[in-house]
Amino acid sequence: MSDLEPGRRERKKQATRDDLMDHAARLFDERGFDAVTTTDIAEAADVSQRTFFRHFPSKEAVLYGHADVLRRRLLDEFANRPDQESVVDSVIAAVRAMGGYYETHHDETFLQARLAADFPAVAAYARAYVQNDWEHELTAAIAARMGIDPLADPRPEILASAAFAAYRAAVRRWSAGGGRAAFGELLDESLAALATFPG
Amino acid sequence: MSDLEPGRRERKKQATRDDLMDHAARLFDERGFDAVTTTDIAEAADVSQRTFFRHFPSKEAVLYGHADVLRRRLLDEFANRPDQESVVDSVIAAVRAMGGYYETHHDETFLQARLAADFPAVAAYARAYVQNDWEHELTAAIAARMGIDPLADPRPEILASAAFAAYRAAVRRWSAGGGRAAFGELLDESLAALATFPG
DNA sequence: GAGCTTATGTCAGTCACTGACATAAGTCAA
DNA sequence: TTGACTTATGTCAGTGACTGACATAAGCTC
Repeated sequence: MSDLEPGRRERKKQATRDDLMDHAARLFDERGFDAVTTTDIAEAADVSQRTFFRHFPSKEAVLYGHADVLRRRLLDEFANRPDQESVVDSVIAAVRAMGGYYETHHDETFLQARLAADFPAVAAYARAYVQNDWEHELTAAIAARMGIDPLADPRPEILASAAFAAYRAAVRRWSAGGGRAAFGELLDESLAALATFPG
Repeated sequence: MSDLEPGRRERKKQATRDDLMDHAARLFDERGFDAVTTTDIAEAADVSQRTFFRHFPSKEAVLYGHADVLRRRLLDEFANRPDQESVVDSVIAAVRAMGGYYETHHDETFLQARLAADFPAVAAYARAYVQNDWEHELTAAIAARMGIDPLADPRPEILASAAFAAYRAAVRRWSAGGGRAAFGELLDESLAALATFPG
């Protein structure tokens, strides 16, 4: 089979994964995070609970099933920034590249924000797994670009962490406003504080 | 009863809590985090499992039972910095004030670092609950000091987040070196990168 | 000593998550 | 097409974190 056209097995696997994500989002939206069990999600998608856990390592993970899409945008944009640009500006551009996803996937991202605000377990997962992963990868990319060892020099981690703090601040403002504002503009405003740090 | 001398009931409660923490640390040290159940810890402390969960909200929490001590050091030091000092320098001093705990509680803190490195659930808890709590409180203190609203202005959160990135970098280096280095010095080196950000 | 508060034990339950084994569907080569 | 191989799924049984409800005993207060 060609890479562009995966076989039927792969297509069915993806369809099952997408079904699980879609039904999970709908159920979380209707009942909240705690009131939905993994068995509920599995049954809604017409698969066994065991299959749910073959696709997602936890109940929280199904809510962030597209996190790798955002991670790729982040890293691709950072890698494509010109060498002569300052590292801070490249980081700002990279995080900014994630913003478009909030416009094209409004309901999905707003649901994430709402659930994170209402359920500590969701916020903890987003912080400790999703954002931590992004931050770690961005830290490695910054260190490579600066030609230094991220285990010996704290600057890449500090910069990446500051950037995601700006990102979180933008998400919080966006969420507090009911998701009606243009996320890209909020993110730009937030990231502007990075360039003038400590301002 | 006086505040300085709590009654017998309160003393027994604290003793039970301390017993649970001590036995948990010993068992985690001997067997690792996953191989110890909350029932194991409760039986070692000679209480029921239900009592364990009345003292700690999760298995991870018993490992960080002294987190509020560190939080108080952080906030007290920040509050006591002179007004004319720059906010960044005050934040550096505040985070630095947490460093002494690693010297006086070497085994406890090194065990935390080791378990966080070996068990993702421990690292996730430290990041999403312990450090997140500290960061949130520091953010509020910075905003109050700057006289701004932390929900509208991202700078306090960015600064607090950058400071704890430096803190994590110091912990990582300290842990990687077997806990033999002076943590205070590593923390100072790490925090120095904050003052010269984005350096 | 009487009445109130609270830390604990016991019991039963829910639910996230996992290993083991069987099966059917998809893939690939002869 | 057929046969061998791979893999996504179902079923089953289990572990363990965590919780609500109720009873009890210890500590506290007047």
